[in-house]
Amino acid sequence: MSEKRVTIKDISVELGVSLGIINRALNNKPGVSDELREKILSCAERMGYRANRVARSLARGRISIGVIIPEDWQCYYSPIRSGIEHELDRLMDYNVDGSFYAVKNTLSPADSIKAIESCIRDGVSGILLCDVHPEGMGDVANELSRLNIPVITIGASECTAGKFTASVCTDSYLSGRMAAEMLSLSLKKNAEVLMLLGNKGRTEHSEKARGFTDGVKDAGLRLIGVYETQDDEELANNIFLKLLSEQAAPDGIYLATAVGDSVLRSCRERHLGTKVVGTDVSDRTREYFADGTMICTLFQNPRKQGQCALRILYTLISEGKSPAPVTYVAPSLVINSNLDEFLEDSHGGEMGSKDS
Amino acid sequence: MSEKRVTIKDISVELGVSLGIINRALNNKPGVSDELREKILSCAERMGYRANRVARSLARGRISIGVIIPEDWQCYYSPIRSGIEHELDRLMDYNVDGSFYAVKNTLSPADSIKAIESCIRDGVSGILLCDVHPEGMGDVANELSRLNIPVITIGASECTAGKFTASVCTDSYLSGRMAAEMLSLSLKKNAEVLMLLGNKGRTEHSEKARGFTDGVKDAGLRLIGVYETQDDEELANNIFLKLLSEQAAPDGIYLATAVGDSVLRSCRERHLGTKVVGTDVSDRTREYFADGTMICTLFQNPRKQGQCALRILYTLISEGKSPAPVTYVAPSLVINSNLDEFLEDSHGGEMGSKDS
DNA sequence: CTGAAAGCGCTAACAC
DNA sequence: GTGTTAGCGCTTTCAG
Repeated sequence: MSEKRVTIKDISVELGVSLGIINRALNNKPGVSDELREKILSCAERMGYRANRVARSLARGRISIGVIIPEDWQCYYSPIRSGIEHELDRLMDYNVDGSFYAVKNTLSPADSIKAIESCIRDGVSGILLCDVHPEGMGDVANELSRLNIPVITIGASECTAGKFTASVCTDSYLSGRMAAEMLSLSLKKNAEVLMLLGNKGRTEHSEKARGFTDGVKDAGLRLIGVYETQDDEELANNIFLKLLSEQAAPDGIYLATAVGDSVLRSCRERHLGTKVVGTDVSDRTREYFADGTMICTLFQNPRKQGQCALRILYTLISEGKSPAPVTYVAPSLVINSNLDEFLEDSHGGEMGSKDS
Repeated sequence: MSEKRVTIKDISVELGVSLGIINRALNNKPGVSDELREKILSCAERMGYRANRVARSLARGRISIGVIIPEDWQCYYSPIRSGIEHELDRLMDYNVDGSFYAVKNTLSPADSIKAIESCIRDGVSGILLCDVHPEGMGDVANELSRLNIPVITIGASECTAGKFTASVCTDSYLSGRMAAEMLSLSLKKNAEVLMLLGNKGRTEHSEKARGFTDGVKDAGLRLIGVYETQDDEELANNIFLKLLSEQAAPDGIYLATAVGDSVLRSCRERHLGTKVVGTDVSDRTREYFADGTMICTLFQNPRKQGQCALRILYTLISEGKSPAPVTYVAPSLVINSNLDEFLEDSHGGEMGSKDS
């Protein structure tokens, strides 16, 4: 454990060749004869050489990262941004800097394309792309891959399908299953549950629905419907009220839409006794826990997603290590008792409870 | 975001003084006139200087860490050790190395004291101390603080009381509360619950009991008893069986002891329908989830505890940043659906779902 | 294709 | 007290 670590210098004296060559051999750079390269590689292997990343980051040029993030929907994007900023702060020491490119509208690709072009113009080595709409990005995606600029998307796995480098998102299917399991703990067999989600067209929502459906079946509950709210607060509530007028109140609801407040209020005011599983946490979450309306919520860890995405991108750029096409950040199960931990996490916070 | 970072060299040209002086001033080392020190500090502040830790770790001498960890109870200590090793691996690049000192017996301090003395002899800069018994360590603790060798204890907050530098452990009170809340989701009001724990004498266990008691009260359940198992598998089951012979089966159990298998089996075989909340995960956890015996388990994240402790120790040594006396690692709520994430975590694994 | 040398930002050892 | 210098392990540029 205590032996000095082997360095390229050690290899250099062992083999009697210069440092420059060794560096080029080890990093797959041109300008080394095949024979020598082979010798160096095997010697490094034999001596147990491991590159010192810290020294490397000091020596190499600056790496700059472009971060493209919508400026609307603050409640949603600001923790992602905070995770990125946090990681960026850590990476400062590694000679990394980041620039944020705000885009107005998530739904139209025009803005995003413009931002990406700015990134290219500014000579970034990699891009973090938050939750853009995948349509119409084909050309710019090709350009990016031609220039060898990696792009990690955050929170939108559908973008990735071959277009970009990789993606970080939550495991939506798992969220759905967890929601079903939690409802099954509170409800009797054959209890009736329903799900409200944003928009079936988005993979993350449809995956949640799939997970929930499977989970409900396994748990012996009865799924009486899956409704789209288009993430519209009023629409969500109207759908719910209409439903109430047509049939008995459901025993449980999986509220997988970002805009569940009005539904929660309805449940509470009417004393329906319906058990609700929510998505993410907000400052109001505590109230719904307090009166038993909400039994738990599935936190998507947006901060961690941002942090994770940047970490992956940096590793790819600095070490050439290709990431998995999709990295899932597991949702955290939040109940009343441990809510505080995650409320913090929406804004600042650090390890001690999370990592790495 | 893109301006070059200010370095001591920048300060040096700005003030027209040498690098050596600046270094000494910035690091509170002797050998600088008060006047100059003041000038340098304020200039650094004004220019927004932040030390580059990466460069620092390259330049300074090697830091070595002693890790004292029991060799019995592998199922418990091995993930802690794995967390430490993981972090050690990361810190290799920062010129850090660690040596493990195995101790046989956790309960007697003699072994631990011997290990600590070895550490001192080997000239470590800091110590990680796993779960030792606090008694009789006074002398060696004094010696350590005299030599200015920081010690972070893991999983045993009672050790810390003034004796050692700081401690990392789970939030046991919170575990207790979470257990009560989860039981309350599955049970009716006034349902009867009991708790089995290891040993009331240990703070972590008594804190769990306190949290559980409070949580049960808040949730309107009835606590019919708190029993010590001394972490003895057979004793645990005997206590439970005796109880069953005297009264009706409880509706819920908080199994806060490490040796709950026999109790779980009893619950299952007798079809008691009792809902169990467990502690930590093992390979058998899945079975108990499958048949509904266990509704959830509270994972103590031992790996994260180890990692966190080392991180804290390193920060203290390398930057002089004093840690909080106790750092709590929040317990994770594990249900059947998300079990996999934590099973991995007992052994290997990394971010993506956890950290930092 | 290979080697030599400069330098990243900081620390530490030695001069003055 | 203060300045100078030689590295830490690696990359990169420029000669050969």
